[in-house]
Amino acid sequence: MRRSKARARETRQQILLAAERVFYEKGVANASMEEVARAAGVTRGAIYWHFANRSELFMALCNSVPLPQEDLLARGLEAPETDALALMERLVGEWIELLSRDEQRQRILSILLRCDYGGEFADVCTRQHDIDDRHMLALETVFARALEQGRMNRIWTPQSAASTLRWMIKGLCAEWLLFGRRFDIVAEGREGVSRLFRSFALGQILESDRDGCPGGR
Amino acid sequence: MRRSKARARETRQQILLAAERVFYEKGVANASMEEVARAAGVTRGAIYWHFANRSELFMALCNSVPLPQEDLLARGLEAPETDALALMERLVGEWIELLSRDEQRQRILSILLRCDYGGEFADVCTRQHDIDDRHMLALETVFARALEQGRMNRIWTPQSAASTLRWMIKGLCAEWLLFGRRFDIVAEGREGVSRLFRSFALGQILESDRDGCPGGR
DNA sequence: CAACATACAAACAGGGCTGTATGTTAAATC
DNA sequence: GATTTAACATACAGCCCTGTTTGTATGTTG
Repeated sequence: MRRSKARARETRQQILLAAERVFYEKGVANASMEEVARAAGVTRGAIYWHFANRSELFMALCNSVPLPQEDLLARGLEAPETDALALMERLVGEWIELLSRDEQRQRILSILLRCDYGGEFADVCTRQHDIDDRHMLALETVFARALEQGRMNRIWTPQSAASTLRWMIKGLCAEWLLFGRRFDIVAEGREGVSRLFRSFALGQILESDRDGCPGGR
Repeated sequence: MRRSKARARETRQQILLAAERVFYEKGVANASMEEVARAAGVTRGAIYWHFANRSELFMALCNSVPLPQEDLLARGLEAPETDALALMERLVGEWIELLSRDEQRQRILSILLRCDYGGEFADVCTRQHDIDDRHMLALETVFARALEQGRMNRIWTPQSAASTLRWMIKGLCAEWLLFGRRFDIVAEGREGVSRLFRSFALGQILESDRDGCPGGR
């Protein structure tokens, strides 16, 4: 029974939503197409009509909800005149808060974090790598600006600051998402990030260059 | 053709070694017993003789090589008189170095990091949780001692410092192990940890005059 | 040295899952 | 309004994998 074009897009969306739920619960590798189909209220035929195979379905799922890193960093880059460090901290805080409220993003990030990435999902993996690389570059750019603005301790380099921030956020998310959400990610995350950013800025005065306050010219 | 008892233990070890390699390459869920058997130079019969099923084989593999967290922290707790913070930093550095040299630990940690933990491996998962919990408690103990010793900035609590350190190490390892080992984990890890520990200690001196120049507008 | 237990190998049964091929119906198209 | 085609449902073939069972040769024990 053929449906209209609009309805087809709708079922495609339903399939993606179902895949998200099923992949989240069973893991990408261990979820069968039949389960996804049942969860979506269709048969496997519908899935194989819209997607060639599971890895392509997975890829489409990843693309369907862009992780907000890009947008946030783009916004960060758009405002070059303000305090880069404070802006960055605010953006990270907003991102964590967004994640804490958006269950869909939580599921997709969980799937990505614990996905196997071996063999069949190689293309998904490389794509994720590319995103991460761009993400890192953007982070480094912002930190470089913060250094230029004289707001960061010179013991940090753009690379080291970006790496540390990334590792911490990644660890935070992994801990929260993969290990049962046993703490308040907004509160503890904000706190941890705040401390980290304070230590980005903090040491300035301690270093050899004792030229007063970091911002007070 | 029955082998002797000693030889049986040997084949059991061979199976574990093969499982480690195969699980590392294909992921725990996607590796078949046949592949493990071939890699070990035996048939599936041997595996099913020594282990009931795959999840038990996986569990045995996890138990066969204890991750060194426990030992290191035990050593840390044994020396209460020294500078707790410096000792901790040294231990973390040693751990990273150990990991960088020991390919077996790398494989097992990789397997654990990207393992699915859903459904069939629930018991492995809870066991890992227990280990992590004990790990966290030990970390907090050491940081509490560092605070008592007056070596840490009071903006940190034992919990927050332990969480931050854990998140960072976890993120570092995940980045290195799961994403192609594209950087020198010893150098960058040591550097990052060093900076983190410096910022643990750093603010002490600043705390009194902290409100002097927060942003400098 | 006979009898039993052990440490496997080899064969077997069964199921689930994948991908494809075919059928079917309603929407597009003309 | 007939034909085509899109959007599925259903049926099918076949593989791989698991867990079990059976066979068997060799240690081990009394």
